[in-house]
Amino acid sequence: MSEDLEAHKIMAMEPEKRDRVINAAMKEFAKGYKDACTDTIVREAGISKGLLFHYFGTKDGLYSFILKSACEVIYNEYLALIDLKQSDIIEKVWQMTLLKMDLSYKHPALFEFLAKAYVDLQENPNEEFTAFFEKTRSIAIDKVLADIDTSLFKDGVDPQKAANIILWTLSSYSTSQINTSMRMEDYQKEYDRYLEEMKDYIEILKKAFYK
Amino acid sequence: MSEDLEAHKIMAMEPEKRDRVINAAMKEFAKGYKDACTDTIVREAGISKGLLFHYFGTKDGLYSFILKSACEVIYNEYLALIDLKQSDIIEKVWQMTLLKMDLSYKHPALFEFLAKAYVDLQENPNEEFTAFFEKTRSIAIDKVLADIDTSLFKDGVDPQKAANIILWTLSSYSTSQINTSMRMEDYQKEYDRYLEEMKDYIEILKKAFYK
Amino acid sequence: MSEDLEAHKIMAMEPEKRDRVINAAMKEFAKGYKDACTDTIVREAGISKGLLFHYFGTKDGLYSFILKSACEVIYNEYLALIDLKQSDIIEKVWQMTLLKMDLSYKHPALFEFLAKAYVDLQENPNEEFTAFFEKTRSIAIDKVLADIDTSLFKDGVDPQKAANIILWTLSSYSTSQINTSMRMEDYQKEYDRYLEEMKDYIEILKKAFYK
Amino acid sequence: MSEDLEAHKIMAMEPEKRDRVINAAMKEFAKGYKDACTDTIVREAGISKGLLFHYFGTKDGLYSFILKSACEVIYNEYLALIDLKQSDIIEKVWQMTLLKMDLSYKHPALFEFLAKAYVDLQENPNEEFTAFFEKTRSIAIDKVLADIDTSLFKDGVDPQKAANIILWTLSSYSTSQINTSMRMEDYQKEYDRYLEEMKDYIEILKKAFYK
DNA sequence: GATGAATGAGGGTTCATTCAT
DNA sequence: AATGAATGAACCCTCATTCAT
Repeated sequence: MSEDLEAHKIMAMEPEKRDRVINAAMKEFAKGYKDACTDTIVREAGISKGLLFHYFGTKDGLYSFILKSACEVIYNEYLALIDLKQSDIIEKVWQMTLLKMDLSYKHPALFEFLAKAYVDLQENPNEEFTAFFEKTRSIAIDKVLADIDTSLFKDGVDPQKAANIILWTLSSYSTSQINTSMRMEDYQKEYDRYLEEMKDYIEILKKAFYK
Repeated sequence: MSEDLEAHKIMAMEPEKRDRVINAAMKEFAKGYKDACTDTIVREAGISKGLLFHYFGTKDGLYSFILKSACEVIYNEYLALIDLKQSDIIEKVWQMTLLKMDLSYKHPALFEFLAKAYVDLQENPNEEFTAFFEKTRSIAIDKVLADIDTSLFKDGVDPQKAANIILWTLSSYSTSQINTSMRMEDYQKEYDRYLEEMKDYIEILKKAFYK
Repeated sequence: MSEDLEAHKIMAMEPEKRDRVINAAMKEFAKGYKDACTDTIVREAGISKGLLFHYFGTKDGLYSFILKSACEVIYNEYLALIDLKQSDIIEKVWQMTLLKMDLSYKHPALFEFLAKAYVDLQENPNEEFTAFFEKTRSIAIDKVLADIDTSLFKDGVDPQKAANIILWTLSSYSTSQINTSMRMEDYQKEYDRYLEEMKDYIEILKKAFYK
Repeated sequence: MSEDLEAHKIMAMEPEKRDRVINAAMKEFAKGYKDACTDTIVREAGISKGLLFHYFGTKDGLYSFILKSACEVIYNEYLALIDLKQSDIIEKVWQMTLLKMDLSYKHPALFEFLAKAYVDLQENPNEEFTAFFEKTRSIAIDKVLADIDTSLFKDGVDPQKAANIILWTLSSYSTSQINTSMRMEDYQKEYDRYLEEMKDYIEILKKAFYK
């Protein structure tokens, strides 16, 4: 792969500088591939245009690298932390939601970037990236549905569909809250209200689907 | 507002030509504001570049107009058709889903355009458009929640939150089905399976939240 | 062919402007494809950068067009004027040399451009252009050798090889003279000396190879 | 001259390394000055970018040096080997052709480089290089024409012009053969055919101009 | 109203050259 | 001496917008 020709260069980068580039690029690529401007990235990362291309070759090469980085972060700091022994799916999804919130605090542009990347992928199919997403998605699903205790569900409830409703509810709620003005001063207060309300939903779902 | 300077011009347009522009532009803007190319729009609409700018002033002006048109369509062909007397919220949401499917058949690019417009709005905040979206959204919510018969819900279930779960479930399911290969030959079959499965979810939700 | 998509645009150009572009581009491309700079071309042609690309699409499209134009000029203003009935090959070559000089006066960059194009072709093979060159070359050779009166040659002289020596001599002499400081003031004087000396060579060749 | 500032540095280079640079650079500059890329040169020579510029100052400085080297090679391994005592010019030119073929075998890029350098010179006149070429050329001509036995020529033949025809014929023939597919497997066969045909031309020229 | 030629700022990419180590 | 990271000017190309006809 041509990307690999650059890979060792990237790895040899001063880590602090590399992180600046990754952050700036992820934030910019969250606009979508075409709308992202390399000028903005280098300005924000505090490096010259030439250097960016020295390391990453092309805009595409940079994008690839950022996407791979994002996938790695998802894997190492999210999927790997899921408690496989938790057999109560609502509890598991709840814990995953908390992990996700932590992660989105540490990497503010991560999920937005990945969401846009997913959309870009529909429009510009790319085998390698499709594989990435598919792998990540199937790992995620496997982990979520691994060793679920279906006996917790009320009789007559399709566990698969109920699980979907649970997942959709929590992720829709999260999305609906993203646009709330998360200003720093009242972040903690907002965050607490957010958790509180999510717990309410958890309770409703439990009452609805569990024995 | 500068848009208004153009407004009467647009209204003076030959309606058939205006519709061609609206359709072409909506389809193109479904790519997102920046990725949309005015050349493609004029080519598809069969008018000259000069004329487009004669009527709409700027790309932005065209975008504004298309967004307003989309909102009007949503209002006239969706929100206005909601049966306000239906007090069973699940039934109402179900009927709304059917309306939405009809609409998305009549205006293939409409929802995609609005989804992209909503995202663009996050990135390039614009008072006027935010107001549009907010107004449309609040009207929608008002209509959905108007005269809901809360007595249908089991005791102890927050009707507002349950309504949200219902809405989120149906819209998440819809979204999850978009990428399914909707090839023309098996469209009808797919469509039937789609309705069938959605009915399953309706049943689950009813059992979960209704007495 | 994609070039043809642009072709009608180019034909619709204001002829006087098109000629300015052709001249500027031919002169610039005489440096070789890569060394030619579109900025220089547009500056010299007195048009904007955008317009150049409006008409020709890409640097490559412009190059293609210029190459085709050059081939047409060669065909119409050189090959087509060769006197096929002239059976004395030395006389024919002599007349061709005069035609070439006229042409190189009317299109100063033409031969230099074609020479560089030929070299570029070796390095970046291109089927279409190779065909062009081959066709032009074979037409030229056919015309030169058509109806040659071999009885003019001394016995024992291979007419084909002798013809080559004649062609090579005249074209080498021409090339050797190109670098002479053809300043405008003494152009006529230089030109006369040039013709005179070339006639000397003609005489030598006649004495050498003819009965 | 600024080049001289670097000259002693270059001389201080490890000879084996210098030769690697010369070979790599000559091969690369055979593409023409602008098309040559210093990155390729340092990669092929196995030295760092910094070192190249440490020794040669600028791309131009490197080019100068390579050009001088090439001229030296031409002088030492070509011009110096011409047999001055050979008074039969056709024989002398024939021997020179053989020397040239040997040299082009030992230094594959040499003549191609010099040919491109000569063309570059037309476009970017440079006193120093022009002087180089002129000096080399005049030495070559002096050597060729030194002590020519004009009594070999038929009466009435201008020996100078006849010599030119002889030179032009052999060099044009060589050039015309360059593009022939010199694949390795049939190199020897091609080479023999080449010599054979060249001898034919020699015979023709002798018959034409010699008593 | 209607056209499309014309413009130029902006974006991705290359590459000679410099400089800290 | 030796390295290669770092820079920025220059290049090709796109596209919203204007304007003469």
